[in-house]
Amino acid sequence: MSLANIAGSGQCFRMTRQDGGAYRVIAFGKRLEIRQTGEREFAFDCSRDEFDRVWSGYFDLRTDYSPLAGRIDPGDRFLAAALRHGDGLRILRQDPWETTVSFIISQRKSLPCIRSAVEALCRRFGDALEDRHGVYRAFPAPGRIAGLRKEDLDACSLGYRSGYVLSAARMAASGGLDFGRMAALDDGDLRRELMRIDGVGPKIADCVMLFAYARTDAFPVDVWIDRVIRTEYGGRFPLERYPGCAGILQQYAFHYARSRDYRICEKPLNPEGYRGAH
DNA sequence: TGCCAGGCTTCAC
DNA sequence: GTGAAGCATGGC
Repeated sequence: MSLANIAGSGQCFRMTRQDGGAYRVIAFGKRLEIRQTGEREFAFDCSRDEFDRVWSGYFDLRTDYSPLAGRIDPGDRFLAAALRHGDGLRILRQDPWETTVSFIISQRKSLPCIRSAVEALCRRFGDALEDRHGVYRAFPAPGRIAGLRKEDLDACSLGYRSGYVLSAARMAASGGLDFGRMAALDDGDLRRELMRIDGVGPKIADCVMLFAYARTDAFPVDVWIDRVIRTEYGGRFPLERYPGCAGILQQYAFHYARSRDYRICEKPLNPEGYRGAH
């Protein structure tokens, strides 16, 4: 597990590096400080009970990512490099409501802008909670946002997305959306249900499926992944080769594509028109 | 200062 | 069904 790769991968927006190298993450109404203490050893600053109830699931610690590398097409130099670069990157299992709102906010925003907008939303409207490090803010519940006016949200730099966030909150608060029950839906129905939300299209639905519901076949295509598919795969990614893990690979590809390591490459790692060696 | 960002909705055609 | 315009805002 690499805390740096997880925090920087753009799947979560409330995980930040502290002075000294520890990371703090706020999720499910809890704040955790986590520190790497050895090559394969981490210190979670929480009770055993909280670790079992919240963080073990959040970091998906029961899933072994080591077989992933062996599933890569040997001729796919891009994915091989992406996996090396993102070593230790894991797909989190986040709260569906928070993930939905965060990714509604994400549209046409860069990662730093998303982080600051999400933080502003929490600072203004999240419940104040306290641990031994001080006060922090929970992510605001649907009922809290549903009672706001659009102008109230404008202070969070949401731009034209504030109407979407408000609409989603009112849907969820009125029972028109049940994120708990949605976990029982198959991938197709879950995607359709998410796309009922105003402002949620295919890409955001895929992000929520992948980052909240652990649907690892969901394959979000944003501007970066679109660029990768065009430059490395001749316009079509071989999804059929990677059942059950395409979404995880997408996250490694996204993280790598945004990195300096990849951007300083002068030409694509895969030959023009690569479509998989089979 | 201008460009771009984890896109979506709306409206022509 | 497909394509293009319009959208608010902050970081770089």
